[in-house]
Amino acid sequence: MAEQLTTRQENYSQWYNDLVIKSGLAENSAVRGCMVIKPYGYSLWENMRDVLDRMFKQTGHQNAYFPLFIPKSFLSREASHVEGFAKECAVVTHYRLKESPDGQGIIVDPDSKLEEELIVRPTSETIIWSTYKNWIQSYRDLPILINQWANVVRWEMRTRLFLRTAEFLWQEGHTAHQTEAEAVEETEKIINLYADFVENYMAVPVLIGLKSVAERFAGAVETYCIEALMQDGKALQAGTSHFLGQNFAKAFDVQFLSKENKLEYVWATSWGVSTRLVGALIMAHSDDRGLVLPPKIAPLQVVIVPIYRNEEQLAKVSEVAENIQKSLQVKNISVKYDKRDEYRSGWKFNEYEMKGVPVRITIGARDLENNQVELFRRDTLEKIQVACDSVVNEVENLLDNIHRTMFAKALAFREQNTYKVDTWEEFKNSIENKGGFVSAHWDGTPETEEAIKEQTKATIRCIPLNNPQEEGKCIYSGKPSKERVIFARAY
RNA sequence: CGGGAUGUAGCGCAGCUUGGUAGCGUGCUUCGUUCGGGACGAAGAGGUCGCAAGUUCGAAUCUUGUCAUCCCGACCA
Repeated sequence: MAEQLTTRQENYSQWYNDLVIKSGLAENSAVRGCMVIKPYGYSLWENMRDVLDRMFKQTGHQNAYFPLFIPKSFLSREASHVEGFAKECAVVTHYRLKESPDGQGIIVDPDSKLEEELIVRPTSETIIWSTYKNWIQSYRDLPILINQWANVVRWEMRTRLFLRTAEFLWQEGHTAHQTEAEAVEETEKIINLYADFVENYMAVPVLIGLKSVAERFAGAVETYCIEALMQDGKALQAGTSHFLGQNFAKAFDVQFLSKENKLEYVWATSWGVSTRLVGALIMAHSDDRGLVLPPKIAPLQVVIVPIYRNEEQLAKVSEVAENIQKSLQVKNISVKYDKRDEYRSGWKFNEYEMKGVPVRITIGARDLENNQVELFRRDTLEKIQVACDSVVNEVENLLDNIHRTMFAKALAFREQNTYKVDTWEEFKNSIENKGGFVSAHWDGTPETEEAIKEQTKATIRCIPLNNPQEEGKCIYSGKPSKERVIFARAY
């Protein structure tokens, strides 16, 4: 019978897990906490990566590659940085194996102990800044605008496919600047670029803001973030951009001679998004039938399914289908014609709905008689009959329409699930019973933030940029506050 | 690291209480009939029951140990 997905209402995290596996995006591997990204999932990531890569290059960045391993001593140069990552680092201590003396398998050769242990990078600030030290002498060497596509390892206690895995893929940008203003400008440019990408390609609306001190990146002066709201009412941090001040320049002694012949420390930024974005995409849009993928980054935008009773009918349908396929390909639309005979059309419908293909074209003998085909849109599940000669236009418009509809739906959801509250009782009730974003006054102290977190599991997701200033009282302490911040339970 | 659970065919599970021929669903292979929303029939292939020791004539089943995984906590820029 039908292969059913656990519904979102039954068990949201089970739904998510089932969906990732059944849609063929990824699966758990033999290594605890590490996933295998399957071709369909990797193709989605490649599309996201390609768009971002283009955006980085258009804003003057170049790609480079730095080592996977970081000497242990590097990590301890910046105090708060090591504190932030120390508890989740994988460490390489030996470089050789040998046959076990008892002949049973293989052991680590105790004679191969490394002089200095190597850390598998949890992030690359340290190795990169130790390199930048060699590259920077003069203000003429600045800015350095580099991005790297890489894998990193963070030994998380509990992992979830795409959302938190021990190893994940990401990009990390690391830039070096002459002035504080220039570095801040870069940090803001990137967070806006991320928001642009997530909204205009993934169709997920985000809030842009600053992290509180407690949520700030280890080693940063200021952390900018984009926060998205998932369908279960929990927030997901979708990307971060850090203004690092001169912290890393000082830790790695990176100075330059200015135009005025003065020795100065370099100003830095770092920023990244990861395969976690795939998780965001899934949880923001998908439904109980499967994935709903935004057209601009879907691995497959259109699938054509033939309906036929015999070889003769299939031949007729195929002629039309293959013509449509070609004319869509000319428009750079990715399209697959699935005429596999071992599966029936109904099976294929369900399969492509599970996989979230935005548009399906169905062609049967009945359609050919009327010189039309049936379009099916995954987001709203609507069927539309269109004339054969207008298919290409209709599909182009539909893909565009699907993106806008998906974004509008997600935005409406966020707006319906954002609550302004002014008292502690309302706050607790909202977090506990409604979920979503809660906009509330906060006295600005880490103590209050911590107390709220302990009592409600809600954290400050961000202090929105261009936040309207208004007088108010902290919902927890009652102390005066000048602005509202966004709270939520988060992934 | 604390609490709970589970390891049996690719996947999902039953069998264990009361020891005695290794089962079901799904998937896979072949053939035939089907084909406008997950078709049906027939014939097949596939398992040292996580691992190790013990009890026994005999262990998937009982005992002990061990390893692994999952869930709930703690932890999570």
